[in-house]
Amino acid sequence: MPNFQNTLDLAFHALSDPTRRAVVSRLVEGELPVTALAEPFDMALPSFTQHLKVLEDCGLIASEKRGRSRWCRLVPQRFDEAADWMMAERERWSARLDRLDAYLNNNQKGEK
Amino acid sequence: MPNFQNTLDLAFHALSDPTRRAVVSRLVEGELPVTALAEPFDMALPSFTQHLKVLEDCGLIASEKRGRSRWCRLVPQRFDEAADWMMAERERWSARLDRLDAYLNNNQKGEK
DNA sequence: ATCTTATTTAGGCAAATACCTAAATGTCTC
DNA sequence: GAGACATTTAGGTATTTGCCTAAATAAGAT
Repeated sequence: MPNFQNTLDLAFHALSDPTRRAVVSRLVEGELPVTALAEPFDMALPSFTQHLKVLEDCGLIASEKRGRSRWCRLVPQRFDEAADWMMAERERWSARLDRLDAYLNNNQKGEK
Repeated sequence: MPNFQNTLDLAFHALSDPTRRAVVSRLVEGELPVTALAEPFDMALPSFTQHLKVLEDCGLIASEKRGRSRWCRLVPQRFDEAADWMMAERERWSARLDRLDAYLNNNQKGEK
């Protein structure tokens, strides 16, 4: 039973689904109402709306009702948090490789 | 029923769990056997091993049996694929903001 | 060979996910 | 206010997840 507490859990979970990533990708270009957003997907509307709920619950998108349509837009903060975590780990990884490299170079010198 | 096909699905799904992210984070510093890796987590070993399986199935880590221990190490490719997707979307987003900005600036000039 | 350590397998359970159809609710437009 | 359009609610199902305990296997140490 996934018990998502923290925002990274929620963000990565949201992004683990291709439909939801496609929605994010689409909203990068600008806001859209639900029906337009749903149009490319071969899925009943209520199913699609569930995906939007996942995205909205975790803060990756926000929406607003205008007349009878709900307009959705991207909220980049949450996205950035996830991206930042990844960048930081990647950075740690390359720092470690650099240290390893330096160490090996030193050893090679020492062996001469 | 999550039917994870593509590698991004699998990678983001794997990273949506705090235990699994912690494992990745830990392995950035170097390889470790399962027991050492499991030690900080308050969880039965079989449960922990399932997390390792998720990470290994999606290619984020690899492991190798040496004697009676299984040593795990990070495999950065898959991680990079996910990071790259995020960076690319972030890039598209900021490109769009730039266009928007340029457009607004032009309009302002025109209005003078 | 036996004991200990490290991991794996088996089996089981509650909750979450991802989909669906059918029906209800708002909100224009005429 | 009647019909059309956009979305939401309700309720249902199969599968997956994340955890567990108990028992089995594998490998090193004595």
